Amino acid sequence: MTDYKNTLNLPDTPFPMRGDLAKREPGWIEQWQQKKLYQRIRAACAGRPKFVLHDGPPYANGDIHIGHAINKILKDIVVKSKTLAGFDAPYVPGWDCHGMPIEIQIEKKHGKNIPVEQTQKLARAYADEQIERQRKDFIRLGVLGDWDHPYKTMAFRNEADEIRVLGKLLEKGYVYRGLKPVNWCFDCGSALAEAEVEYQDREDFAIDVGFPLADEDRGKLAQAFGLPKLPEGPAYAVIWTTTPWTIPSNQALNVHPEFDYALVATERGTLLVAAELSAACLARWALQGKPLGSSKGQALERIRFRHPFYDRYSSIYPGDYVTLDQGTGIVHSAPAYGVDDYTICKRYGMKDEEILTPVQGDGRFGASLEFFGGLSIWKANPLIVDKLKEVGTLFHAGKFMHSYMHCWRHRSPIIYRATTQWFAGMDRKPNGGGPTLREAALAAIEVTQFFPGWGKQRLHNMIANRPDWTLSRQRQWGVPMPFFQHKETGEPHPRTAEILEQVAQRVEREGIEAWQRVSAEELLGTDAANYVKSKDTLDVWFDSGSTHQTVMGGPNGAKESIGSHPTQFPADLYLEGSDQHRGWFHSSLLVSCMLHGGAPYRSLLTHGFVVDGTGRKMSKSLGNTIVPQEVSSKLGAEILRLWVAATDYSAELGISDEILKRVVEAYRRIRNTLRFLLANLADYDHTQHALPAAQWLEIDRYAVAFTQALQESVIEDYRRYDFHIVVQKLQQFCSEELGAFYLDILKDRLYTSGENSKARRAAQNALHHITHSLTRLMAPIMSFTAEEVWSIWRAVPDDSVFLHTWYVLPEIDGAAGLQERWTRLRAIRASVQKQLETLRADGQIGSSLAAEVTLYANGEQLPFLQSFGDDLRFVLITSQARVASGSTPQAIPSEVADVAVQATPSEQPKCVRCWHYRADVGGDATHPEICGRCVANLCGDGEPRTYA
RNA sequence: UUUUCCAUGGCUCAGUGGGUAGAGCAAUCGGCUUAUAACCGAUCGGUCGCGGGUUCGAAUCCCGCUGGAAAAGCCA
Repeated sequence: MTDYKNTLNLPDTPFPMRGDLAKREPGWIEQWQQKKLYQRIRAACAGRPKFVLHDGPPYANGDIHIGHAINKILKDIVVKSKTLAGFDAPYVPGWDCHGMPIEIQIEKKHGKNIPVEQTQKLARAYADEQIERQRKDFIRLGVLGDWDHPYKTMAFRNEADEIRVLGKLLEKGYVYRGLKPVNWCFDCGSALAEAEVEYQDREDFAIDVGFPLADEDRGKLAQAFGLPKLPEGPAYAVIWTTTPWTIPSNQALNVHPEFDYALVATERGTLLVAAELSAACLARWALQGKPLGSSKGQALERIRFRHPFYDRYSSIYPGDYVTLDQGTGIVHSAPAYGVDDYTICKRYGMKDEEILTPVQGDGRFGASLEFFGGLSIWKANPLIVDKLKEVGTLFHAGKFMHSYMHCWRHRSPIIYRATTQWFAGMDRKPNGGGPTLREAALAAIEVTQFFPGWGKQRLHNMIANRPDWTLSRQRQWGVPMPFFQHKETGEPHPRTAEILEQVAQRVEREGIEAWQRVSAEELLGTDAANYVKSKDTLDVWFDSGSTHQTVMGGPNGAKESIGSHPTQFPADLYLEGSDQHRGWFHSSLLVSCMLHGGAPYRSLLTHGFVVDGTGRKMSKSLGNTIVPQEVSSKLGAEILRLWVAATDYSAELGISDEILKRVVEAYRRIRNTLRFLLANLADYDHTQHALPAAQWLEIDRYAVAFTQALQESVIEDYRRYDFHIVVQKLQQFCSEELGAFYLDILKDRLYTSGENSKARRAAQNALHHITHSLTRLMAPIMSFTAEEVWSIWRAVPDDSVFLHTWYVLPEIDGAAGLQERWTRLRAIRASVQKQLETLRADGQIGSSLAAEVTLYANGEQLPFLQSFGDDLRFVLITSQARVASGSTPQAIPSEVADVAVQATPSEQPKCVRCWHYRADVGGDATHPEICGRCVANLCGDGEPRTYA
């Protein structure tokens, strides 16, 4: 028996079936870096229309987690797909470097009381280390970008420009000074962040204090309770508090607008308390009471009481925060020392300058405070209780154990304290008129495009409801607000604008450390004695929120010093996790609106967070975390990329071992399809073997036509950032269109026709185009694999798929007709396969080539099927396919109207070469084992083929 | 608690202006041994989170509930 196997043109390729991704990816990355691929892409794209994705800077602390990976991979897919689509799409990664988490790291490592400049120096070095670690991991994901020239918010130039931005905003009139309650530690002499607050048990006084009703408002109170008049004698609103030291700062009383309040007659006078608590209160005060009436809290609005020992009013301001857990249902309000107190008093129109702030930064009352001046608040506590007793308004005093805020450094109790801060006003009219910041920002949202659409609503709500932006922080590792404030008035120095620029210049040379080194005398001369140098820093959100100016250069165009590439303003896209509606999307919008009156981006894309397979968020305590480094080293970054792309990022992204397993399977399917394509193109040289499409077989034209349709729709999906649809389509394309249909049918022709026959070259010609199209379509997602494919056929040594654009497939005449015609045939083919399956199940055939079919067709199906001639059997992959009119009892009606299928095992001998069962096997005496067409393909002119 | 969003077969996703659900993968069974730790075929599988309502008719519109995610920090 002659071995005909080596007369076949079997597939051959160095492209391995297994990707071995984890091991081989680092090699590709190294090549990209060595050959300066990113720079070469920039050169190749020069002059094209720009697409600028401005990178939202990750925080330079900690190794990257899966959320970082998602974000960077999505950005990479966007940038690469825009590049393939013919844009010049630079990507300059950035890092956010200032801020408390780093400050805390430094404190943990080096102790808690180091000088500011030292902290800054250490923080700077620490941030650089972190950036290095993160950069390595980001690069490992296959993300292409200018990794050698990233932007950092701690770059001197960036720090300096940020001070300049601040100066601009001040000049434009958006920035003002005002009060705000913050967590305050007397030992630190500074505000604390939530992360620096610890809770410990502490015993305090718990006192009930009566606020006497103002004589002028006796009528009003009576009226609120529907009484003609109040009983004779004093009347009190009784409050309960655990902080007697706040009593001197009391300026209001809060009740809940919805609660019922009772007026109770007792031997100590008429008392106002919450109805629900009155019994408990009377018991505590050892009083008998007679209810006089009841009223909603809202009705008590603005009724005036008097401070127990100072000569001033304290009015009732209803507020939702009041509860009935403890106390009397009436809360005393010291706006300088409580957040709720502050907001309610402000809501009732209290001005900052009216708010009493007797407690100084060191915890002592100011000297001018009557009775308690100069005392620390803790020392004053019992004296205040005594004073209340003395004036006769103390109803009860006890001790109370509760969990109280303490400083994590000093373990000492801390308080809320209203301090002077700098704000960006949402509703101020800027100098020179124009819309307020809120108006400008809301208008900017209207003209921004959101992916997905709901982001618009979300950002809108936040901007519409947010309070003024507190710009100042009492922190060390941050960009200074280099102000000098007058010792008496607190007003900034009249030459502030000029001073800011002087400081900016120094910071540009020496970094923010320069502000520590500069003295008031240097900048103010003889004025220095009257001014205090501010220790405030800018909110870190201001750092990243102004990168459109400090990095991108704003509307006046690019600067080369930080970003290494020219850019444009506004950016085409900001792409971040959904939390950034409150974060970077938000802060960038505000800064840009103040600076330029509009958003710094044309569109926003947002993605959800990672959750595990059951939809729960990842946490170390749940033990359901998956880290990108591990996926990269076990399965390959390509798998992570494919997972990101395949998942609908508009909601949460689920990941688990099973999900990754499915992704690996999908990957293998696509990879093997590519392998088959490459293997069958091994001997094809497009420059020599290409044929005009008119000379191909019909199925080849159809294949290129459906590839064209796929390509168009995928390009559109990329344009809409619907990457999971892209993956879905690519996978289905490989499985259905190619694997189960075109390639399956093509095997016979590729393997058995003459190597250089027109029939075979036509097939390869089509495959060549399909492979080009497919490789580029997958490249933004499966970058490593696409590059691997590219390396096999690239002519130029340093070529890369990323130096090209979407493939231009040849025009196929009558593509629409072909699609329609073959879709129809494929439906019939499917029903044939069902028939073959029953034969197979019956043991009558194995391979479909062991069968012959007759299709009984009526109506227009008859000429339709006949139109494929003898090639129909190749489409059906049977050894014989006849078309007949009418019907026969043996034929089974198919799912297609007017077509019945009769399938039988072939009785012909099997050709050992092509495996078809044909009557003409042995027709040539010199080749007794093979069929006629094999003889023709081997020795003659080759078989004629027209359709498939 | 408030705001925004999500919930379709084991997994990932489709489902167009409402007309009683589709695909790929997996699973099961079978075939091939010329893509071979690959490939082909067939089969199985969903009361579209739950409960109401609108409608002749709802996965699709409305309300409520449950579960989940993000935000409401001198956290990024």
